[in-house]
Parts: sequence; C-alpha cells; structure tokens
Amino acid sequence: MEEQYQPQAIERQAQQYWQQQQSFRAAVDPNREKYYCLAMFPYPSGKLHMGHVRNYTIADVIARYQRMLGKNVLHPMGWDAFGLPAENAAVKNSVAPAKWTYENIDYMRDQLKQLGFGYDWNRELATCKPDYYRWEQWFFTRLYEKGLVYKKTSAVNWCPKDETVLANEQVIDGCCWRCDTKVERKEIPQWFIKITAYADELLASLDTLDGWPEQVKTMQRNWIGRSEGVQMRFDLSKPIVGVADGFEIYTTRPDTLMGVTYVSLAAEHPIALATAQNNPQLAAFIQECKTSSVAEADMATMEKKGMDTGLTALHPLTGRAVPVWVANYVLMDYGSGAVMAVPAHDQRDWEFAKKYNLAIEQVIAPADGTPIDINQAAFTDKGVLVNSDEFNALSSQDAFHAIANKLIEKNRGSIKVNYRLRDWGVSRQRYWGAPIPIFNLQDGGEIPVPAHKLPILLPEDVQMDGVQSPIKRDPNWRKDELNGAAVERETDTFDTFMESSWYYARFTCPDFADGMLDKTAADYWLPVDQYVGGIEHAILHLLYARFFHKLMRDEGLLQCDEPFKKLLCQGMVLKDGSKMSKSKGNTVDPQQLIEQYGADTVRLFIMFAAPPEQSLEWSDSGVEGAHRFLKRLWKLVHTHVQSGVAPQLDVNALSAAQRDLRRKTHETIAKISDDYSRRYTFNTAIAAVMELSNEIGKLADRNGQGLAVEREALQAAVLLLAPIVPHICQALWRELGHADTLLQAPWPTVDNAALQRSSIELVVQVNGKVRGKIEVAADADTDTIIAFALAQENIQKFIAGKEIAMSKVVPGKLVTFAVK
RNA sequence: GCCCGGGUGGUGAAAUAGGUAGACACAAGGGACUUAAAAUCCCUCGGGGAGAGAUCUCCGUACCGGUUCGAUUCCGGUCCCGGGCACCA
Repeated sequence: MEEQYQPQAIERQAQQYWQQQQSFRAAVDPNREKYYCLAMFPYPSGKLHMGHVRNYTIADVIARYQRMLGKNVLHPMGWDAFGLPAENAAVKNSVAPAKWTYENIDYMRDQLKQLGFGYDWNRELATCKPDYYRWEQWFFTRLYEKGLVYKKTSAVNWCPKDETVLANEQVIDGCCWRCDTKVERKEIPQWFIKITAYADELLASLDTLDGWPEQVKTMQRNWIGRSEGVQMRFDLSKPIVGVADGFEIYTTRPDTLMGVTYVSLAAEHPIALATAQNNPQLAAFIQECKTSSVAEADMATMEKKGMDTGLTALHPLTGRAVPVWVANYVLMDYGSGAVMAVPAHDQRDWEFAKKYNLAIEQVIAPADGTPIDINQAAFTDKGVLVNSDEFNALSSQDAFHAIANKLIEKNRGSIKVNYRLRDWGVSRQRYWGAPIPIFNLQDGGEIPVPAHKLPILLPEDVQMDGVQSPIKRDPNWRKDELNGAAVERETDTFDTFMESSWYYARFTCPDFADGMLDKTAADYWLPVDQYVGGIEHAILHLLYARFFHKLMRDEGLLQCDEPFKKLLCQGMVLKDGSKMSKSKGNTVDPQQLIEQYGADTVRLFIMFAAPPEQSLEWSDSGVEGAHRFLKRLWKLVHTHVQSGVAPQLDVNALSAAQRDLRRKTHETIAKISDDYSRRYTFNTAIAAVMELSNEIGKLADRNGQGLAVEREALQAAVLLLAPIVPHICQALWRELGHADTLLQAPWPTVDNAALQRSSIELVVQVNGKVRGKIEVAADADTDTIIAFALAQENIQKFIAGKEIAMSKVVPGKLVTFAVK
C-alpha cells in the first residue's frame, strides 16, 4: 500500500474500472427492486459550475447508497440542449447554436466523468436531437387531436425597431437589450396546451406526494390557485353596436357586490378599443398601457393608472349605472379582461378610488362590531353586510350564497370555480427549439403534421443574425406539401419546458425507435424514486412535468399518476454571501479543484459544508480541511495494514476501551444509516465518521483484539463514506483485503449487542435550567433516579426550602424538577 | 406587490419528537517536532463575573411579545436576506 494518498492515480484507476465493468449499466429486471434516481439534467452552457457539482453529487450519493442496499439502480444523465443562451452565444461568437451546444456537451460530459458520477452513459440523451424531439412533436399532434391544444392571441414583449419578440430576460428596464428601444406589449397568435383542464387533478394529487417538501407543494397549490366565486354579467347602459352590449366579470367576493362603485377593463378589451376610436385621450392611454411589461412582478409593482371611458354599466342586481374605467393593471390574458371594483373592501381598489376620486361605499362591517373608518383604510376581512338592502345583517359567508342565488335567479350569473393557473403558452418565436409540428393550409386554417411527415427537422447549419430566427428568415424552409397540396410549416418552436417535461420518462428507453416510450421499460422504472434539483424549479418545471406525465398516462404510454415520488430541492452555492455567478465574478471553477485535490475532496467538501436543502457557503480553506481528512483516513488504514493481520473478532475478550470503540462503530453505523435513508443530512453523516476516525486514532491499540476492533471500525468508515467519496473508498476497501469491488459490498448492519451500556449520564434540571449531571445504571427505575438526583449537592442548593411541584424523568436524557 | 423559504460563535454548521445551545470542521492563538520552513501531532477557542483550582454563576440562537417547569424548536407581530412570479433554465 502506498503511504501517501494520491487522488489522481486512485481516481483514474477507479473510473477506468467502472467503465470497463460497465458498473452502472441498468437493465429491466422484474425480480429485483428498482430504484430510479435522477438529478435535473443540465443546460449545456459551457462548463460545469458549483451548482451542478452539488446537484449531481447529492444524486450520486443517493444512487450509490441505494445500490449498496441491493436495489437495481437507474441513474441516467442527459442534456437540456435547446434554449436561448445558444442563440446568444451563436451571435457573439459566430458559431451555429448546434455546434456550440455539442461542443459544450462534450466538454461537460468529460467533467462529469472526472467527478466519478455513476451514470449509465448508454442512456445519455440530448433534447436537440431529432430522435428525441420527434416524439414530442408527435405527442403534440396527439394532444391537438384530443382537443387539448388551441391557438389564441397572447401578449409578448415586442421591440418595434428590431421587429422581434423578446424574452423577459431580454427586456432591461422596459427597453430592448440590443437597441435600447422602448419595448411594447404585442398580441400575437400562439399555441396553448390546456393545463387548466388538469388543474383539479394537479391540485388534488399533490396530497399523494408524501415525499415532496411541504414548501413546494404549498407553492404549487398557491400557483394553481383554486377559488370559488361568482361569474356575472354587467350590461352596458348603451350597447356599442357590433362590438358588445356588456361584459363578464368574476369575483371571489360576491358578498361585496353591493359596494361596487366602478368597473375596470383591460387596455386590450374590445369595449375599450371601440371607445378609443372616438376618444383620442383614451387611445393615448391605451397606447401607454401597452408599454408596460408582461411580467407579473412588474404589473404588481407599477403605478396603478386608469382612465374613465365615459361609459357606464348596469349593476346586475340594483341596475344602478357605474362608471367603466380602463386600468393598466387589468390584463386581457387573465379571466375575462374585466374586474369589478369595491374600493371599501379591496386595498388596490381603495387606492385607485382615492387617487381618481371615485366613490367608496362600505357594505361589510366587522362581525364583532368594531367601528371602522372606510375613508382611512379598506376593510378587507370578511364580516357582516351593511348598506346592502335585502342582504343586510347576513354574514359574508351567507351573503356569498344569497347573492349568488339572486344572480342565478335573475339569470345574471352563476357560481364558478376559477383557477389562477393559466393555460401553457408553448410558442416561441425563436430558432433553437423543436419546430411546432403544424401545417398552415393555403386557404387558411391548420392541421397537425401527420405522423409519416415527422419529425419536422430543425436545420443545424445556420447563420444567426441576432434578430430573426433562421427558419423564419428562410422562405424555403417553411415550404412543404401534403397529399400533393402545398402547405406552410409553422416557424415557431416549442418552449424548452416541453423537452424537460418528459425526459425523465425517455431515460427509461432512450433508444426506443417505435414510439415515444417503451411501456414495459417505463412501467418498470417509473415513477422516479428520487428527483434532485434546484428550488428555483419548484413551480414551473415541476408543474409542467407533472402535467405532461398525466397527459402521457392518458395517452396510454405509462401507468402511474405522478412522475416523481420523492423530491429534494438543493440550496444554492454562495460565495461571500451571494450566489456564485459569472456576472458577480465570484465563481470557483470545479475543474481546477479536481486537478488540485481530486474529485473526492470536492465531493466531500460539498456534502459536508451544509445539508442539501440549505444554501452552501463556499470556502477554500474548507476544501483544504476536507482534503486533510481524506489524508488522515488514508494514513489510518495504512498504519492499520502495516500493523499485521487482525485476528478474528472475539466480542467476549474485549477490554473496556475496545468495547467503547466498538460501541462507537455501531452507534455510527446506526446514526449514518438514518442520515442517509431518512434525514438526507449527509453533513452530519460525515461528521459522525470524523468522530469515529478521531476515536480510532485516540485508541491506537494495534495488538490482538485491538487490531480486530480497529479493523471493524475502519471497514465501517470506508463503507459509510463510499457513496460520498467512492474512489478513495474503493482503493481502501481493496487495501483492507477485499477482492470484491466496493460497489457490490452491502451496507453495514448494526450489532445491537455492541450498543449496550452499563451506565448512562443524565442531566438534572431545576425550573428548566441545567444544575447538574448524574451517572446512573442503564436500567435504573424512575424513583431511584429522582432520589439520586435530589441528593446531589448542587440540586439541593436550588431546591432546599421550596416545594417541588413537578418531577419528571425523560428516559436516557434528563431529570427535571419544577419548584415554587 | 403577491406566494414560498431562511436568520445560531470570528466562519460553515450541530442540537432528529419542546429537554445539556455550539457536535464536526474552518480560521485564529499557543505548544511539540525541525537548523528553518512546509507537512504532521497536541492544547485553547461565544461573552461577562466569582474561584488557586476542580468548578460555580449570569447573559446569549435577527428583534419584540406570548404559551410552557423548560423554547434555536410552538404561536402572534416586526426587520433583514434569498427563491419564484408564467418567454433565463
């Protein structure tokens, strides 16, 4: 055995061995329990960053641990290869997005291999390959045929100078990032998938996801935002001929209906547009509204502005005429593009009414009779109705139904369940994505591309001009024919969330050529047992993937209801308190650290520095410390091996110190097994091995049974660390005399006999404060313990002359007294 | 603005079901080894007070308040930091 720890040689050797043995190749085996471990696949942005390293180390540790438990483990890796950064890089470096992407993949794949992640590389996939996206295109045509896909106009960021659509990210302070032109909102036709048709199921089945963080489920529930309310109709006092004679609004607070003092329309509402034709001031205001961002965060924080249209609408119950306004915070994309305003009982309406001097009429009073002044603040709680004619004195809850019933009776409205969730707009006006498989017909209308014409290939050898998509620019690309008739291809591409919504399923059968999924493989491997990724995906990606899963289930492609059984959201990697990023210039290059210390050191530090869900503060000296520990561990094994062959362990022939080390070994196995399987706190698992190795070093008993006890402790340490630092552990395992590979070694088991203690230490508290410690027999009864605790000198000091109101023994921990 | 998290020594953190606050590390200081340095090993290490000392004691988990014999942990409020907000992925 080498005296020095030499990570480079050890790691090269281990990685070559795994590759030669195809150690991580996974195959369907109905006789074995499967375990599918998946980390969110990376966007091939260039090279790995620490966030990737953390994500993939966590997943690799879990996968290797499950393998040691004897499971048939699937742990694949691939590339989320379509996306905007490739187009930006293409313009900047004059290289085609495809070439740039493939080069990045090659580089990053090599980095992943150097980190020793146990992937089944035979299953690698890249979403930009036709073999992959052709099935996504096919699936979209199936959804079209099922009526789950439709086209409608929707707002995008529009740069009027470049005449191009901008992503939210490309809008800087309301201006185009290229030419600084003021960005406008523009309505263009786009494709949508009806996720709202699955809103109920997406909400309900969250309750079945016991392995998901409560936080993520809460975020998804709020995002879906199920509400019960009333949809009702307001007629215009004077119909606008040929446009509308009224409009629909939805409210969750019909109990406040009698307090409506005006209504607001979106700038794009047909009634607003029609009115603006004879009202230049209103037209100018509508134009101004169009310059506001499409991002919700901007909508919610911008100054609320409005303008009176001069129209009035009739209250559906009282028939009273209320003014109709246009407001910049009402969006055409949400609901009906019109909202009722009750300034007395809604904060935003209240501020708007104050600003424009609109009427504020109180119709709800606090149920407990507390007086309120509606001119000072809106009262937004529920309560009791006032100033509401026949509904006076009803509670908000009763009034909800009374008013809803009245509207139903008058045929003016109905009770309706509404969702905050909006249908999924999947059209992107960009090049580097999967072409949307639709043919536009010459006489108008469109049809989905038939299966025999799929895939619609995206050309890879293109020149980017930074403004327009090459397939939109090229008049020939869009030309196609169907049954002898000329048709035009759709030139928009899919949202890249489409690809990431089903890759986990395709990993079960990446080469399947006869369909989207091989049902046998999919039903064996799915659902994913453990999914690992960043919290930033808590809503969008995870919701879309859950939706897609249900769509695939309903297509008969797979069986289960949810894609991810357990979910772990890892925290960010920070340096100097803020997120590592190129723009902040605080990145640490994993490559350099791997070269300097080896992959095991990087893996160890990253798992030790914080529990997975927490943010991780990078520390160069911490990495140094992790490396020192591995050197110490190497040296311990080296010293042990040099000390000769250990005899068979004889548990009846141990000294007290040897029994103590043996107890520590088995306590450590028990603690770490719990950390790996239940708590996922790998940092405390590592700390426990450090404690064990400190104890081994202290005992330094290398004769006879001492050597046997040390050997048991070292073997446990190597096995317990194997998932985290697999290379060094494989080498140490061999040095400890094992011919079999560590990958096949079973997880160590606890010998309960080794855990036995004759006496235990208990803390003694008086009024909740620690006043002493006692050593008692492990099987001492409560009365004995209390009597012994009371006899302690320091306890008497705090108890003497006082009445003991309560005494209690918390088994194995403490004795506590309350005195008066 | 709305939704969801987080805040503990000089630093990263630990305390698993309301029961010993600071395990395990990092940094720092001191010591051993060395001609010297590096490496390695050993000791100290939240703040204040008492004691020659073993120890004892008070304060302390962002801030204010509450529940409890006992709160880092539960409840109410405040401040600060982070994630998401539908075209970054």
